[in-house]
Amino acid sequence: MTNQELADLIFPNITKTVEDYELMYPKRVLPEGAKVVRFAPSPTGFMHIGNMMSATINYCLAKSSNGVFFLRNEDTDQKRSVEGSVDFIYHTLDYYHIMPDEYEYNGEVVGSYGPYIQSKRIEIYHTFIKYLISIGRAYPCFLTSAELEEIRAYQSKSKRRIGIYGRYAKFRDVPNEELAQRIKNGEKFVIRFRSEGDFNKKFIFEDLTKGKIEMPQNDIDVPIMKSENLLPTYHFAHVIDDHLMRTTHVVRGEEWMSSVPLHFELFAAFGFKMPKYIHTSLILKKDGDTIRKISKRKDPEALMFFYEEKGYPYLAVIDAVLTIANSNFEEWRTNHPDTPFYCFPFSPKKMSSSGALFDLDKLDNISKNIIAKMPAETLYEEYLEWAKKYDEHVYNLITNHKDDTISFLNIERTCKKPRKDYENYSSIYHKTWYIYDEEWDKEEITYDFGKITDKDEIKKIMREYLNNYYNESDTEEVWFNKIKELCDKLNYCSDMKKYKEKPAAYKGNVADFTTIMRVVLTTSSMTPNLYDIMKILGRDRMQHRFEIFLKKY
RNA sequence: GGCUCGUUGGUGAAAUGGUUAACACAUUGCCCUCUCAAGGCAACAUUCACGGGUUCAAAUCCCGUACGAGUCACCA
Repeated sequence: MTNQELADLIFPNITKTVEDYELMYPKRVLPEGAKVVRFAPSPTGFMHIGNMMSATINYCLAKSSNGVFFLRNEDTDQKRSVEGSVDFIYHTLDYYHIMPDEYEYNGEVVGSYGPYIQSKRIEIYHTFIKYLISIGRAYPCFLTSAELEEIRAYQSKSKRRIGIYGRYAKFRDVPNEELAQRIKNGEKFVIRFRSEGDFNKKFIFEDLTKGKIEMPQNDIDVPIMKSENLLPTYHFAHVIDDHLMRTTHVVRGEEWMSSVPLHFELFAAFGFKMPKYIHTSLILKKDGDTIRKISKRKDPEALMFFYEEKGYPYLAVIDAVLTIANSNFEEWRTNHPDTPFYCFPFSPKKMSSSGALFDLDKLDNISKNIIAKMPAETLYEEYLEWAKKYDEHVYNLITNHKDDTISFLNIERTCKKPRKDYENYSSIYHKTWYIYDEEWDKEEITYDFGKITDKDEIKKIMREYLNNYYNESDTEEVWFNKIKELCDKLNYCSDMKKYKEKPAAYKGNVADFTTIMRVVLTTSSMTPNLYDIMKILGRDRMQHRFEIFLKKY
């Protein structure tokens, strides 16, 4: 019985050939140097920070080279598939502005190299597997899981290499007639690749980030098709898909490094050109004294949902991820503050080869800078959109007080060195709540006075100021001069230098004095510019807040 | 256990054989200042996991050790 006959027996309905597919998916016509890259997650849960890094790198690679970035859904393991994860992945890519050029989503196919869902490509895989069988490079294997376990136990006990290779590949050299008979009997089988590698010989390849790597050749007959759903394993799907989709650069986690010799052999069996590999290091997490791989379960910040819920601007997360991915990103960013992130010339060589800790402090810093640069109206819109999804109370508040919110957010924002108060949208409320009148009805309100706590003194100052000094139309300079005037009149020192010379001569200084007004009006001793706050509040609301204070005390 | 990769401060890291080991974040201090935020200035690795070697010279090259990580599935 010939190999071809065996192949026909296993795949009787496959009529297309490898050549047919080569013609269907011709080489892409792209400008010189254009990179074709892909983001190929398996739909097993949520989007992970590691996925995010990979997607972002891919996006940069494609955009900066006028190439193509496509999304491929690797759903060959149906047991692990989780409902809704495709939606989440799609949503996340959209949220972070790293949308693929080609994808398949909700029945819509964009791009001519699809299907982009592996389970829909089964006929393609079968065609290529059939070809491999017909040339003797693949064979059905009937080893049961119990037998496999036995082999593994034996190998491990006798300190041999684990795997199906050499004499452990029991069905490798069984005559086709016997294989055919077992198939006719209905026995379950997987298709294994027939390796021709030699473990004692070296295989050298160049990883774009790690450099030259020398490994033993692959000699294991790995399964390329599973017995249950007849879907290919990752290794086989990778080779076929990335060849037919004409991928030029494969960005994937370091955990794949050790299977490169296998992939190489698979590509070579078809005579395909191998793509270039960029193996990215893992993102780690410090857990007490130990450093470990970041975990979806233990670390909330591992999941992309975390950042969205906290309200980090998408660009902050992207920049933080790129900072980790490429050591020269920060320098590039300071030199190109307003250039879109995807113009960054990502260099695999400059990628750290050891795992990095994702630093939330750094993220905060990046985020503060980004938020500080937004015009107040833009920030308001972003804030509103975030609140709509995650905080109904805030949403109602800022919808009803749009003008005050924008005015407040605009304090010290239009100058060259704007304030950096907020690292994300969820932190804004805690620093702005006091401008909204309805928030003052709450019982819990407490005043955070500083040095001066004497109620009568506070009352006296406030009365005097509101009745005889405050004028809504004053400029900031006039406003402050008046404060100083009252300050001196009530024996608080308006000159900080003078005060420092002999503090005992005064009841306090201007800072103490303004703190009183600040606290009565906001409850907090730490706020942005008081002049601007008074301007937003206006005389009546100031008066009202003073009355609230009188009631509370 | 086999194979592979890695190890520079609290964090991300630069340096690719040559003066005092960049820079950014964090922390601390000072200055500025109506508080805060910012900004300015400073401090923070007697030294590059450890041991040996090559060299006039090593964080950088070589060897060994330790430690960490990845992988060795009909999971990706």
